[in-house]
Amino acid sequence: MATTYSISDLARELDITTRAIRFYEEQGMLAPERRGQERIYSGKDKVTLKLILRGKRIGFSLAECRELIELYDPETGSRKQLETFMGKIAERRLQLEQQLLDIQQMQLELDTAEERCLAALAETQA
Amino acid sequence: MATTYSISDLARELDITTRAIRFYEEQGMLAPERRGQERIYSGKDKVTLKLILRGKRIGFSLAECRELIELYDPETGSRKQLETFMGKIAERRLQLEQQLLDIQQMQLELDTAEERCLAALAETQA
DNA sequence: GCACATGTTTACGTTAACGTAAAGGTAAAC
DNA sequence: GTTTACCTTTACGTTAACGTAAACATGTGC
Repeated sequence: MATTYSISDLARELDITTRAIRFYEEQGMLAPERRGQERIYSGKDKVTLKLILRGKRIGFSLAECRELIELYDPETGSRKQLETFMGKIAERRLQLEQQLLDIQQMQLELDTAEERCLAALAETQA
Repeated sequence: MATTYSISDLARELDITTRAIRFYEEQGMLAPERRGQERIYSGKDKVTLKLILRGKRIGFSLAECRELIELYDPETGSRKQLETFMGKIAERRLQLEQQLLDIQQMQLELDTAEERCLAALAETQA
């Protein structure tokens, strides 16, 4: 009795195209059930999609998004795999910190740019 | 007597290729002086390049980076232009806030993913 | 029974941001 | 004087992430 979704349900709700959703499946990031030909998406599939979209917003490639998704897999894999993942997580963390710094700096500069715009507008008005 | 740079100076220092630098010029984001054929870069050019790189790290397209650079131009343009810029800045701000939220969320999840990895490793060891 | 909305697969097209190779000019180093 | 280390332009190649179009199946309202 779990809630399920059609492909266009998800497309509407997450504001992406059905083409994108099928593409993510093609890339091995989704594996929805089928009723005949039709794809039937679960709540878990929806979460996966949200993870992909958030990853993309932060600037991850789809390949990187897939790695992140794999971290949520119960299939933990070999010790070597885990260590590899830990390494990637550490890298990511550094990159995220740099992004935070970049964004903060950018925000400061947008502040002054905005002020200059306002000043210029005031002058035009006067 | 201002300090100047060759293209490979900047490439080395900013860790990008000379091809990329020439490409940014092709896109109208740089206009270095010339000594004959050779490009001579100023400190201002270097600042512009750094702006581009920071924009890219945050996930801006080159076209968007160019718009940001134009904000630093003394050529303020018409009133209409300024208002357009203000609108873009506001949009950017919203997007940056979303990115901040995404990154914070991602950091939390990386924390727990890391813990799970560590736990799994400990189990393997035991 | 047929239009219509929604689904499917297959496959070629597109854009951004460079990479890479070819073919050559200049100037210091040996 | 020629190798070495830069620099130049021109131009085709590449990858990611879908867009878009064709051609067809399926259920539903009228």
